[in-house]
Amino acid sequence: MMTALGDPTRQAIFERLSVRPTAVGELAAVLPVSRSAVSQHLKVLRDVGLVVDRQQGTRRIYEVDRAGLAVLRSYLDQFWNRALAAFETQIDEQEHDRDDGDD
Amino acid sequence: MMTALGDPTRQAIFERLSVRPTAVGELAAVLPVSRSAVSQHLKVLRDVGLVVDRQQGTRRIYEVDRAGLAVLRSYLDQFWNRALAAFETQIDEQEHDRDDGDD
DNA sequence: CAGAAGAGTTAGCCGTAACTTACCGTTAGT
DNA sequence: ACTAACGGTAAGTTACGGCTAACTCTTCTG
Repeated sequence: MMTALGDPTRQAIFERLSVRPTAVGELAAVLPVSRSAVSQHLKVLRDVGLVVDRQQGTRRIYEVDRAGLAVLRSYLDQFWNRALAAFETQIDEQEHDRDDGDD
Repeated sequence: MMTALGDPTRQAIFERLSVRPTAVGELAAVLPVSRSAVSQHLKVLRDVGLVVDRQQGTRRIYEVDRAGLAVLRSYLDQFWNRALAAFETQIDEQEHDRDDGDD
């Protein structure tokens, strides 16, 4: 999932979609890659649940899946919380060092 | 920055570091890659500001940079907020459609 | 029903980046 | 000062992933 947003083009696509739902062709018109490339990127983003699509005539409209984005956020929050906890632990150990006085 | 966490190995390293600060050799012992590879990954993570390092004897201890992690979080939040706004806009337009009555 | 427009799929090419090996620098211990 | 432990760096290889081109499928329009 994180990997999906690792690619710059995919980031650009996702950024566009976060502004407003967009069709494949329109994305390709803006981005410096072919429509085919955009299509492939969208497949990756859809597979990991970051975007959803709906048919509208001959067009296919993609938009960001807020649920998927929420998953990504909480994934990052895990790191955040763990990092904080690790930090607290360090403080504790420093206090102990003063007690133990290994100087 | 997002790109830095795009690589699975780097994710694994970052995950380890979020648990507790760790030396290069210890990371390499756990991960399925060489110490050299770990060292290179750590350089990438440090360059984008996701980890910081300090010397401790002959060892070098790496730990997650909470400031960098915060940047990443707010980056994701941008998507989140934009996506929400886009969603609201859609609702609005649907209401308008009923008014305009294009049926 | 034929043709056009929009999009997904496949095959193949190519560049990059992840990895290993080998080497060098630094710190600590004896 | 010599040696061992720990890491960073450079060079070279390999594998993966992003891109294009060509084709197919679907949907709408005349």
